[in-house]
Amino acid sequence: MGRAPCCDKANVKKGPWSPEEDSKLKSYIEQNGTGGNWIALPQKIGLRRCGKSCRLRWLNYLRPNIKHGEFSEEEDNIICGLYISIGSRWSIIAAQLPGRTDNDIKNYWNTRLKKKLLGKQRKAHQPRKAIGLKQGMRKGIDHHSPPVDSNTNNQLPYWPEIPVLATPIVPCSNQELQFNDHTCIRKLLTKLGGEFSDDDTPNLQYPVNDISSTQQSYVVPSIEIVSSASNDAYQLENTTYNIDGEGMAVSSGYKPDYEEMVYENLPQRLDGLEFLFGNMVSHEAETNSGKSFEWGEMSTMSYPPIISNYEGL
DNA sequence: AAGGTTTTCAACCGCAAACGG
DNA sequence: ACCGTTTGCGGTTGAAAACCT
Repeated sequence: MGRAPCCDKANVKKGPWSPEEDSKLKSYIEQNGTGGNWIALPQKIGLRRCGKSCRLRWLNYLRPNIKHGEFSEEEDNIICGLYISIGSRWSIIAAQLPGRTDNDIKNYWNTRLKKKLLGKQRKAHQPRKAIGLKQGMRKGIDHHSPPVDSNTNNQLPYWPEIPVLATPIVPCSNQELQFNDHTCIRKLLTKLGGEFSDDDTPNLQYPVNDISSTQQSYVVPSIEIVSSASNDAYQLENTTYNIDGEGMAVSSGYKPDYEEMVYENLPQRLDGLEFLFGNMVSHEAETNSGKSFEWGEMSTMSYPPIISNYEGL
């Protein structure tokens, strides 16, 4: 016995949305809201679409203040930092980037940011054309562009339900560690899709004990991420991220006591990036004393400095 | 210019969590 | 507590655009 389908597959339209469908959905929701039932919504407004499809279309494109187009360096840094800490939990990452959707961020990570970190993206490392413009032309999305602040040309904020970082990520000076263990770096880059032979180590493109003056670093002193949907709360303790076009580095000064809590309660997906954090834990003494930690032995597997706070629920 | 390849991203799929009776 | 329904999420797919040869 399979699960009942969410809609009559034979009677729903699939594929790209037409401008007519978009305007129907948009005007209805703007006037009446979703009615608390996406499944019933398409029937109400005479759309031959699955409720899930309507929801996705609204959330990703029709909703006000969706930001399309190029990601800024700061956004890159936030995405990378959070990915390192919590893995591919795109909805949580998206919550830190007003105007960006989880789908957008996921696509951006998979197609571009990952490659950027690997340092093997197209030479130009630029979109072939302005992405937003291109997509707008292709799909007619620009008709639904969010309101724009006429002074700044920026979109107006509209994320009332989205949780925000308790502590913003702030730039800081950095004299801390890098990924200075080749094995670890290899694993990361392999995970990200790189291929290596035993001989190619010298060609790897990542910073090793060398931070260029142009590199920016960010420290997350104590971030609390609260997912409104699940009431999950995560805390990232004093984690510093250094990310530029060629690679990234992480340092962490979390407290040893958290390890047990993390082990017991951590629900998030790490997507195979656990290895990144094993040494953070095993070398906690160094990190707590403010020294760079070594990425030597990988004997202790643990989890990143994130706290899942279920106790208060 | 044409054809092939790569890249991008909107949309779909299926699973798990949340919700409500 | 149970069960059916709905929602939310992340992975994957495929069409179209961009790029390469």
